[in-house]
Amino acid sequence: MQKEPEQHKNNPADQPQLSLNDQMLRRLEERQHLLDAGINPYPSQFAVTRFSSQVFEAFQDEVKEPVSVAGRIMTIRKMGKASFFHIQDSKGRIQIYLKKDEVGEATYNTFKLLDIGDIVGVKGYSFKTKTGEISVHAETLELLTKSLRPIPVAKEKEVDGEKVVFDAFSDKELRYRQRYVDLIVNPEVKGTFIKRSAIVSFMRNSFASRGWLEVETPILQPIYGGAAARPFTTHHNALDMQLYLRIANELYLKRLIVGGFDGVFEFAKDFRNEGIDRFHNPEFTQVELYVAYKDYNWMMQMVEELISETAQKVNQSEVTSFLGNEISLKPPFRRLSIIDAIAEYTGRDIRGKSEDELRYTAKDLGLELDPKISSGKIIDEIFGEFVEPKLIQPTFIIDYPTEMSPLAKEHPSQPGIVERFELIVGGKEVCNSFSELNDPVIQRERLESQAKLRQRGDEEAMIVDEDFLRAIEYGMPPCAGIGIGIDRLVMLLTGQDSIRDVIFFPHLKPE
RNA sequence: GAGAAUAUAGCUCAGUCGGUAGAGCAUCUGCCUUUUAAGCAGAGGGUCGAAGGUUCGAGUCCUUCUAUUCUCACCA
Repeated sequence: MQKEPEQHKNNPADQPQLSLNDQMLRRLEERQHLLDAGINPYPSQFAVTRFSSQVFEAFQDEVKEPVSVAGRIMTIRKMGKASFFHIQDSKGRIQIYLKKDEVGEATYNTFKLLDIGDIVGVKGYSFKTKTGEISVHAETLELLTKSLRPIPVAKEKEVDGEKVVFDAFSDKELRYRQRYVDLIVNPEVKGTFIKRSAIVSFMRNSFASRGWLEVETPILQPIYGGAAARPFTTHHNALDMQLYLRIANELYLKRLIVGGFDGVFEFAKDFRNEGIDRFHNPEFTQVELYVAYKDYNWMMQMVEELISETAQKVNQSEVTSFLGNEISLKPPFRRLSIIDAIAEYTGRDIRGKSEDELRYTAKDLGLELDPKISSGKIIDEIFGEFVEPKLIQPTFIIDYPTEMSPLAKEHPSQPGIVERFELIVGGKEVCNSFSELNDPVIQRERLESQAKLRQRGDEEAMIVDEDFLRAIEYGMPPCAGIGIGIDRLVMLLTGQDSIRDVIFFPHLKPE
């Protein structure tokens, strides 16, 4: 028997219909005219010899360098029997000069049918116009792709050396929904994503060059773990079983450390079924790294150097602007225990305090707490409310309560405290790291107490993963692990204030 | 989850006290062979986010809904 498909909000049959406006109808007609005239509006290839930027770089006065360029028409200025237009390729824009006398009547007439948004190939030679703009004098012009939808036209003008954009394509919803248009029309958007790619490449190369292995671990997991978050669930039909999209890959990477690798890392898409705002997207990227025989102190030094080097590499500077603050990424970053941080920013010494005393302190500070939460969470609440937002310059907050960190190793000299740090920049967490707990007996106790929290209704508490426990029962060497939020790191290094501006296709509700 | 704001032409935006829908750019027609927010003359283009309601009459007032943005809450 066929099951009736469940009706969801995003039933694909409910997609908006193609609606034709006058401009689209006209472009469709032009496409047909071109076909009727024997001109293929979608040829297969074009021999490009130069990017726009290369034409500028190679330009010499009095030298007519032959070039072949291609790109999307962004502006057109027709002046009867001669025309100027700009095309945009992956490197920028270049002006083309087209003269009827030289390209012939047929080509010039074809040109007159072209629209802003069409993609063309031009062969010709470089020259400089009367007004001094390096341009391409066209000898041939070929339509490479007919565009059927009008792109938003933003006009630019230079005023006192500064570029002023008129009527910019600025509707955020449209920009996110139609990122392809955003990328065409707002060139700085491309810059952010090029930088994102450079950041990831640099980090990947940096890890690989130290001999660590880039690996891939399951996204579909029968038991999720490694973080405290609610998961997305899905279903495998053939196995008829529930699966979860990973919230972290920590437990799998540690299995690989058990297996004998000294260092493993994965740039991982993780999925958390939680709220969406400018710091949270339901799917986000995190690089997790585990290195055997190291501890969290080593990791702190590694990551501050890494972030500083990455900044130098992509920005040529250790200073960046983030959420309205100028931030220096010059190491070493300040190190402050969570207890000391709370003392510094609230004036309360919570060292060695009982749960009731902590609850009193929190209440005294004006915090309203869920009566179910215990010491570790209370400390976390106080920290999150009164300290974290004030940590603008990079700060390692270290030595967290054990209760908040079920996968971290206990501090040898401080009971109730684990060897853990978070890196806070601009008031936001960028990294989370600890010396990994490798005593299988204690790890089991910790996970079982998580399971109890879960039974009490904490949906984010972890699940006992027997296979993970089995793995570390074979023996996992001492090990330091870290998760670095790539989206937030990119925000930090590109000065973007919203995660949506560093993710090509941020999650939006269906149109 | 709560609050606020926004939604009008392809894009960016006006639209007053409720009285027949406006501009710039884009598009179309004509002129223009070094322009660059090209220019000049003319034209077309709208289910005013959706559904109800009030009214002789609603882009405008009311209700509900939808989406987005911002703030707050949540987010190891």
